[in-house]
Amino acid sequence: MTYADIIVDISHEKVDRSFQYKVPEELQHKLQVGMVVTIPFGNGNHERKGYVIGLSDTPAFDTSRMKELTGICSSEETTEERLIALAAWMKNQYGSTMVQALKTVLPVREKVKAKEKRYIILNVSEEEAEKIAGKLESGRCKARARLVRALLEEKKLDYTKASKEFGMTASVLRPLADEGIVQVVQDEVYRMTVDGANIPHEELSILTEPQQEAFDQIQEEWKADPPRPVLIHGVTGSGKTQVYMKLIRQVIDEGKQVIVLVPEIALTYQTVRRFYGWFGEKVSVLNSRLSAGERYDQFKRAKRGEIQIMVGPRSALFTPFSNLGLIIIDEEHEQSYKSENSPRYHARETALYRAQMENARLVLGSATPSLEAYTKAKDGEFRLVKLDARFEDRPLPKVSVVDLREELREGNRSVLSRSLRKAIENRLKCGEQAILFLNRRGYAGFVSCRSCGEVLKCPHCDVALTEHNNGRLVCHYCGYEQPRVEKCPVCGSPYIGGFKAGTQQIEQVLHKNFPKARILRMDYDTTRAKGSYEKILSSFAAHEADILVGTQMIVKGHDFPDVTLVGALAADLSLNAADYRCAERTFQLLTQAVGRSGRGTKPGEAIIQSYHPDHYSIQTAAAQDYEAFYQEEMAYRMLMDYPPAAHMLSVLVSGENEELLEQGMDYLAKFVERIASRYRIPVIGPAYAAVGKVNDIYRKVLYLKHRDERILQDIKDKTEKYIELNSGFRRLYIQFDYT
DNA sequence: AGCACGCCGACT
DNA sequence: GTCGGCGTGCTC
Repeated sequence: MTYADIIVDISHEKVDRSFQYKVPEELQHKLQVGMVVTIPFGNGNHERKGYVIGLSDTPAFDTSRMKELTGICSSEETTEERLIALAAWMKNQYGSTMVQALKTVLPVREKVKAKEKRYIILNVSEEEAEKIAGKLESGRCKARARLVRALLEEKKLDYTKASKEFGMTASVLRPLADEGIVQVVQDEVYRMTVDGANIPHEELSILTEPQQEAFDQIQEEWKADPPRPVLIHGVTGSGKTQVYMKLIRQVIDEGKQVIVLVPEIALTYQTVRRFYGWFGEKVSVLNSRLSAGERYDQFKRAKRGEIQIMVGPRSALFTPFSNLGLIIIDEEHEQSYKSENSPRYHARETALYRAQMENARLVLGSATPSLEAYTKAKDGEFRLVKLDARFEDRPLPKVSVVDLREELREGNRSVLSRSLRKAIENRLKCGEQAILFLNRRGYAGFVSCRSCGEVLKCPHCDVALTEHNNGRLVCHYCGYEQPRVEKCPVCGSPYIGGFKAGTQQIEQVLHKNFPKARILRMDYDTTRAKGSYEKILSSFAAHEADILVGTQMIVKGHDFPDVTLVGALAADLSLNAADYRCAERTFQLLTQAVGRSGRGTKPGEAIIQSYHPDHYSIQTAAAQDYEAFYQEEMAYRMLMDYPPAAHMLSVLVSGENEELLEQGMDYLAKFVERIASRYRIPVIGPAYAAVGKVNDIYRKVLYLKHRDERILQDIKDKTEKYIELNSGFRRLYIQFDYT
């Protein structure tokens, strides 16, 4: 006898777990994980749909009370099946529960609530209703009377609202409906996203020679069976988008569908408009502000075949297209492709799996590829396609690096170095624009010396120590702690402390230095209001300001043809983040920032100010030399066994009760250590997570590094079982993160 | 979500 | 006692 674990397709939190059913003899060979089946459910044995999420030979429930599933109902449901199989893969790969995985992959389960809004209306005249209400009140039916009264007031009552507001349950409503006093009606609710119909059609532009060459190389790869994923490494301003568009056109002409992933921050009106302009009604665009219901509507349109192209952030990856032909991931290196919630999936890896499963092609693109993708390209797992020339052969900007320590020695304490100030002055004179970029990544908490640039680091982890409120310096990787220092351990200078400089201060300095200049500021504060992000960008694009000051949000893919100067203030702030990826992120940010300069007809210039002018991430970014950066960074990752040289498993445990968390984490660490010691893998931690406490929930973390990912998977699986078996962990929230 | 079960107030 | 409304909890 085989048993099937099934999740019932009822959108309710309380049935959000699996139920086990017997599999009838004749279906034993046909049934597979991911199939949709019919099952009798509940006391009334109502027939319902369920998703098979697991099969086993041993029952996990009293077999005398176990029911039999009644049939397989997959005919055209194959899209869904594949998505469920994808969820099963994600569950294994990232160590989440199946329910969590299914929820990320199938927003379908929200449909009853989101799509069909149910209303209650009166089915009798008002006078009659009045009479009935009176009768109900004099009798014992207070809840029903309340409902009828409310209907007299409002005519049309929202079903969910009614049940919430005066605790109306089905047993209150049913008799009234049966007697024909009230009626439940369903309304299709139409939700519209950006209306693409009004945007005029645009022709795709003709590819330039290098773009055409890249396109041809991809065509060549696509002839192979199976084609490898393609990584387009194109310098900033090389026009990767044009290549994507041609590829999309080709794939939809084949009658297949396309998913385009873009980083959330790039989902601006400009991008959306361009897609609508080129492909009209064939496109739908998602963004994270859409409600689950709105997203469901768009997914439904995709399933029905009303659209061929879905553009959106990482969740768009799960669009239920029936004949998926291509997945494009733009700015593949972006952090936002990694989910913060369980399952903590990475869109790049998950897209790779989905593409393989559905015989779709995968194209990644970036000016600064992630080490993961570039390593695969180097190993021949991905096909590498280069786009080295900028559009119309415009030169890359001329970059110089300014040593801030030198400036301090010369008595300049301002945030602007002398050469940057002079450069700004020049731009203002010529009527050209400048962008000043303040790198604030990792700005919180680290301690550095103002005279020599030394940053205090953990002796065990090569990661910056973070200053806590209690004055101690703490390592978030291994838990190492030391007291605060009064002077720099290298040069002895007393000017050591946390680095503080915000966009606001810089704006003030600029006002003082250039009283006539028109300055725009863009950061978290000024973009909080809806639409202000677009407003600032379009105002700057229309040359209504001379200088734009901002955080990393200004460096992403905007085209300002009049910008001929980019200044990166304190470029290396992000180098000190408590994260092994900080050099990679610094390089990416600087390269993208520098790439904003000189995109028009006039040649551009960029100035990078740094306390570490010799650091390879700064040097290689200044030289716009990705390959050199890759070599250096990869050597470091190999040395330290960091991804992608090795794999990393982190176990994040959180809970409201700090003591309970400590205790649970201790037990867990002991268990993990025992398993890991069999493979001779050291366990790092437990330590407080980078953010040790969020909303009064404490978080601790364990790390394991190893080159063989199967070994880490094995440790993860064993740990998962251990957690399941021990009820002591019930009150803790445990997440796995797998890199 | 839908169904049974059990509590509790009202009425024969 | 008993009838029926209405909240609660379970569903393999």
